[in-house]
Amino acid sequence: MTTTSQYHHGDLHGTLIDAASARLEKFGIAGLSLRKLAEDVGVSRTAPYHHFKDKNALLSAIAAKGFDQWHQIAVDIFEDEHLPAEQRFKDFIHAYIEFATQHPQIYELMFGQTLWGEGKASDDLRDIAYPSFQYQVSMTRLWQEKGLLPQDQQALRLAQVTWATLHGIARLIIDGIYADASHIEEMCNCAAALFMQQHAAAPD
Amino acid sequence: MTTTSQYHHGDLHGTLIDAASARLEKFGIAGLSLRKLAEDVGVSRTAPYHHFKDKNALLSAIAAKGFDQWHQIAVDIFEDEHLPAEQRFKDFIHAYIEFATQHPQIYELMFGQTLWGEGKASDDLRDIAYPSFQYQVSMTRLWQEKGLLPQDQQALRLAQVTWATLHGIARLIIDGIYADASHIEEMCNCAAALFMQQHAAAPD
DNA sequence: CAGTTAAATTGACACTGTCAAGATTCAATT
DNA sequence: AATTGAATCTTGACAGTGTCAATTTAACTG
Repeated sequence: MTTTSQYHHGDLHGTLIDAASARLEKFGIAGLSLRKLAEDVGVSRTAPYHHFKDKNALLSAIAAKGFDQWHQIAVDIFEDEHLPAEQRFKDFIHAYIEFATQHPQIYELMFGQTLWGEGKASDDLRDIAYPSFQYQVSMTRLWQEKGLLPQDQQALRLAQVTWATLHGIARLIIDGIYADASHIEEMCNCAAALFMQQHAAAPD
Repeated sequence: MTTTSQYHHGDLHGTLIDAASARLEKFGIAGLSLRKLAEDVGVSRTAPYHHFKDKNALLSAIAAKGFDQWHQIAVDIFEDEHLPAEQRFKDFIHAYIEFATQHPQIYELMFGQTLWGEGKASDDLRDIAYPSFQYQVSMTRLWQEKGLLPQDQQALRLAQVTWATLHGIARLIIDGIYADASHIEEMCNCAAALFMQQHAAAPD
């Protein structure tokens, strides 16, 4: 019951998620092979299928962890009362891109077609992802009320467009189109300035 | 030399691209199997390898076609002197999203990590894709000079951010995250208004 | 017509995800 | 404590995939 090989693994579910996360970061989502993964963990090829319906179910579990992680970051920024709203908005933008670029494979999982395409997304995944966006909508609404963001737009649309912008920047980097990563900072600043525009100059 | 089965296909190169494009639109990039493709064309599994180095080389050829197609659309809009600049900017936005949503698989190919990821992109692909973006930068610069877009930003940054926004919207739809396609129009309008802001209200 | 080259072929290899049947262990009930 | 039932893990197998090597066939070139 110590280190000797045991028929029942004990916590294969959790171990698989950990090992899969590690493999994912190294080899990407396509390079994550269930068979190699099983070998890593020291278990037969089909053992994982007793804990996850299929490969996507395992990936969903990893994505869920990613959503928790990101949501925590977003909340920390938004609820930091010390900083002025403008700074928090900028921080939010930079944090988003930083999260995406530092965990590209997880980001791809969270927002890529592997899990979302063709209505593949499970209800579990939806239930985790949607609140995260709803939270951003409420943040947007508040920034609008504070006069930081344009008030002549619906909060939902504004949130969708700002998110799309961040998502677009993230993907262009992650997917290898913007190979030159040295200008990311400036792009973020440009995006922030665009969204705030006249409001940016006022408080300072 | 007519319709009888012939050992040499004649124009396998072109036929493969056509058949692959058709298969791509139906089954997506992952569902495009070289073997099935060869079967469609009536040729052995490895015949395509005498015309394309590997699967990615074939996909690159299809992507190249897509770039040509899109560039033509962009040029047509930008050079339509009949319309005011503001309208052309809006048209450009809508055309981009329309192109992406009507040819999702090709768009994925053109801007996805399949061809671009990890420095995979061939020089040929780069030589086709870059001018397309450079053209958009020059369009942005002109719109700035006309006072349509903010002038306190570098044209390059502005073009990058606007492109990122469009790319983000496109991907969120294509990848199945924005399943509700009924609000795409409004999102595009919101994005256009954001970029133009004060300038939008002036001419009307 | 001979010889080189290009094009297409079969065979094979190393992978992949996943299903079906059987073996093993654990947990709970008699 | 023994038996039953469920959970867990195993081997075997199937249908795919991209791609390489060696080989045959056709077409061009001198």
